[in-house]
Amino acid sequence: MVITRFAPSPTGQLHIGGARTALFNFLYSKNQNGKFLLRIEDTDKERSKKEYESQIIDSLKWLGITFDDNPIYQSKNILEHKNIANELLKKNYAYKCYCTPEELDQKRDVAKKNGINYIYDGKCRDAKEHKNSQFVVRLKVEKNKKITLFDGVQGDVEIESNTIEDFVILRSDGSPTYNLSASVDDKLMNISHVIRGDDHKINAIKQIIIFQFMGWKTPKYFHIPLIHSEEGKKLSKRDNASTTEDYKKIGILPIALRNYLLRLGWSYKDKEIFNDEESIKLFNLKNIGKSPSKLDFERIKSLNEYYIKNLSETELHQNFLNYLTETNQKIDEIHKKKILKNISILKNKAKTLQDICKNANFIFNYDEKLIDKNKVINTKNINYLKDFLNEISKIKIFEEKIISEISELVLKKNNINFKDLGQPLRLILTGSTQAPSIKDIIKILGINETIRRLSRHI
RNA sequence: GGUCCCUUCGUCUAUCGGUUAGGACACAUGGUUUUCAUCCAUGAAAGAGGGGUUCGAUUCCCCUAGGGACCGCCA
Repeated sequence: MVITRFAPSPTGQLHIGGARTALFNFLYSKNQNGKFLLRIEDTDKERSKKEYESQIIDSLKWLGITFDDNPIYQSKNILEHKNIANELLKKNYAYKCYCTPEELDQKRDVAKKNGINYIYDGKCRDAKEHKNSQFVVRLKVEKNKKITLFDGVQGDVEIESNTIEDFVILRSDGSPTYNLSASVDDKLMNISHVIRGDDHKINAIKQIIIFQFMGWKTPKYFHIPLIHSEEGKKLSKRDNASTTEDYKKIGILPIALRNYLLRLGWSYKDKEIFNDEESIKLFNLKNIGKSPSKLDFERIKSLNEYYIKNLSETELHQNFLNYLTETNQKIDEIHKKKILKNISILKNKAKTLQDICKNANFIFNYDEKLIDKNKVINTKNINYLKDFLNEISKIKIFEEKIISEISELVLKKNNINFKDLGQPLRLILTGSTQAPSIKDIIKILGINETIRRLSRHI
């Protein structure tokens, strides 16, 4: 059975790269009718925070990524990790190292000064047991051996074992380090496919060594190339759009971000749009690309725009309401209802949900003082604006047809184009030249409010 | 510095040795439109460079250049 996992350390918000890793793991397991597990790698007690953990889970849930079991906390398996370390020690695959951090720092510094590559020299490999001194446990990496990582994305990666140092598996306080914990947990969880970022490739070699020493069957590895920022550099927290929260805030729909992430480093023929079911049905590991990809914010927005336009009204309503609650926006019920009712008009120029709010601004935040009367109204247009106001004052309820008729009447009477009438009307009614059509504006505002706004200026 | 990885339009990518190198975003032009936008149509735009192998190379091999990742008692 296929079992995949996502194993974040809760030391920060969910990164866009992590989200993609999780997505690929999730999709593959679902595609194969397997399981997808979450492992919280919380062994760094200093930096791990509960709030990050829940933020990560929430973000994944937001993207439609769910887990098949309760999260597994790495910190709860520490005893097991230690047991394995002791077993390795007993089997002479590991040894106690008494070198002090200061000593090692110094060696590193010297190496750096001389431009030489530093790896631990194995000084304590054959050291005698020191009593009462602190030690770490290092793995005794075999010398002069080629170790191969059979990677499903990168192909076979062969590394000379001499370039891998005898890495620490147990710290001087007795706690296990990452590579030990990760290996043991992957074994314990019966992980069949490890899909993760390229930056773990060397770790994979180290983990394979542990698996081999223990006589365990290794999972299959898939190291996907990293996502770079738009500048082509490694994505960092300083980039303003690096976490899923950043996208949530500006009103990117989860389906749009998920679709974008899916197509970043993976493809399926010429297909660009994938709904949730399709992504599960069509995902595979063999179409993962080998080269890193740059983030393209325009593409995300355009995908988002596509979904805003093509989602059903109910779905859009739901997404919009979620957006308001998740971003803690305080909008009173009447306004909210008004936006929802007119969302098919307000979504018109929107690339994000935030844009929908902006588009609705003219309804609630209308400030007539901002309209420069002298610029908008002149001796020419005052006459037909008056005509328009005069005609519209005769009606009580909004009807598209009637508004058209009134416009026609005014245009004919004054012998003008619609533009001559429409532009000043739009400005007076909304304070902006970029707004919905006149009919839609009146529909949203209602006849009374339309008349009120017009009569203030005309 | 060492080890490893990558390189097709600006960006994401397609191409199982033979294609007018395809699609999408962005861009440009035109059309529709009661502003703007949408939508539709059209266009410009790519195999890093150099060697091989081959009848034929974007595709396979080598070198160079460029980019990236890792090199902690972090994960």
